[in-house]
Amino acid sequence: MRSERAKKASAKSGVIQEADQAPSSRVSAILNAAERVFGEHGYAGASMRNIAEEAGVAQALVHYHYASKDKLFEAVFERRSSKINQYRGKLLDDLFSSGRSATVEDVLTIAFTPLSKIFHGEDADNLALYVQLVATISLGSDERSRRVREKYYDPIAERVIDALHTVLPGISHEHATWAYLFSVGARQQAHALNGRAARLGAPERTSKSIAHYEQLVRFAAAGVRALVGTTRDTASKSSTVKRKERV
Amino acid sequence: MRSERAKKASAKSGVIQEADQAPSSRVSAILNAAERVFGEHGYAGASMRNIAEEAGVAQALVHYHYASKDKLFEAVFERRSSKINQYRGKLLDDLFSSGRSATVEDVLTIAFTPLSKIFHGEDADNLALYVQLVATISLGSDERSRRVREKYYDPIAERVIDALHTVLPGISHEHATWAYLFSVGARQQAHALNGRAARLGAPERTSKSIAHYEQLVRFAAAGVRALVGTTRDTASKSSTVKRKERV
DNA sequence: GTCTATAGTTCGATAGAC
DNA sequence: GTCTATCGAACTATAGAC
Repeated sequence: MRSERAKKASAKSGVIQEADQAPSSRVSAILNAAERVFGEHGYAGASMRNIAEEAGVAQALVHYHYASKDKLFEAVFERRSSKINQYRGKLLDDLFSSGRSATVEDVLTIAFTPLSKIFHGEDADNLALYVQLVATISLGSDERSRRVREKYYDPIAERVIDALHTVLPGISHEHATWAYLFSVGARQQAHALNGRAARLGAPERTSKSIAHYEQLVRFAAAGVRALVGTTRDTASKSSTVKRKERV
Repeated sequence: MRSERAKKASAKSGVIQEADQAPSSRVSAILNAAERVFGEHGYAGASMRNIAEEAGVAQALVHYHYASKDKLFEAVFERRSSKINQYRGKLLDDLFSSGRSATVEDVLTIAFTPLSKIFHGEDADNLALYVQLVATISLGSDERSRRVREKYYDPIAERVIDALHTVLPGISHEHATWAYLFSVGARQQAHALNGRAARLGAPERTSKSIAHYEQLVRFAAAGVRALVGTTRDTASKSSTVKRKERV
């Protein structure tokens, strides 16, 4: 019923996006507002009304351009993730194609490069809130979180895990996977903009800065290395790990 | 207006809880249902209707016992956190009062002891969902998340950070804080019950088990140690870290 | 493309009977 | 304590004028 306009809209905006780089001010204002509101309050906590208000447009216009709340939500990830993953992918390619001796730090530095190195100008406005949104999605167990995760972030995750396996041939695929996920978790806490670090005794940085990128890489790299040759990574069958692994 | 019944209710249930251990079946059914629904969908995504349904009671009864959605939300943390923090606090006391040489692993093992070691029987039913709820709260930047975090989890966080400082005298307070937060992040990914680890190549455990508790401790301990004597921990003023720390 | 107006639903909370 | 019934507000989405 409404698919007529919805389809036309998405087709049209697609053309606009790839033909010229005109931000089509209203459309990008809506997407930016969505990123902010979703980032602050999550999917359920955000409302199309809030987003329209924040964008300074009528609520109906949001539906006209993005058809539904769910589609708008995905559009937020669509815009960011392709560029992010392309950036990290290329750096990983370069790392392994040229010089030989790549380290764990190299891989993690690429995997965790701050988004402000990837986006510039007005595209870099809501990065912190987008990062918070991704963190929420990465933990969620609902269907929507799973969908977004698998579509936009699992591919690059697999690439990084493979890269870890390359720089640390002694690590099992299982341990490399956990090492990556642990590191992602550490990174999420590093990026949390909830003021907790400052409250607990770690001085905060300016609004756009990420806290301690180097410390994060150092922490994660040491953690990853600590999982090499551990327990059943080196032929020693599953012995210790089986017990006492409860919530 | 409704404060009359609300106050009476909380006073009454308080008496019940400390006098005898009768779960007052309906009341605890509501709290358990709230824990599940909040855990799965977050605060905004949960509804009093869902919770009442899940508990098998009328919606008005939820309001009668807990007065508001917000109060019910806090009640979920109230029940769990006191016992959790008391448990970890005592173990930290024991660790430092008796034998001398405590290690980073000792501290992290205590800080991350699976909840299933603390709760038993029917009290251990929704632990995984509660853990997921805490993870969400730990990242949230909204006022409610901040309130819950500061009230229920910052005290034990400070204790653990102090403990890290004790077992690693060379570490600065700032680095100990980040080390703790990074570790918490790693733990959250370890506990995530969204099936991502399995999807990415790390075999899953049975429903109630936490993935790789020992690997988590090993990872985090190595990470924490890697932050000792780093950059400006050892008198070398803020030099390297200042630049390039952006989102 | 953009708006106003509104349909249709779901929400938190309360009133009041038992 | 527990229920049914309902109010008023907020929500997603659509219709239709411009």
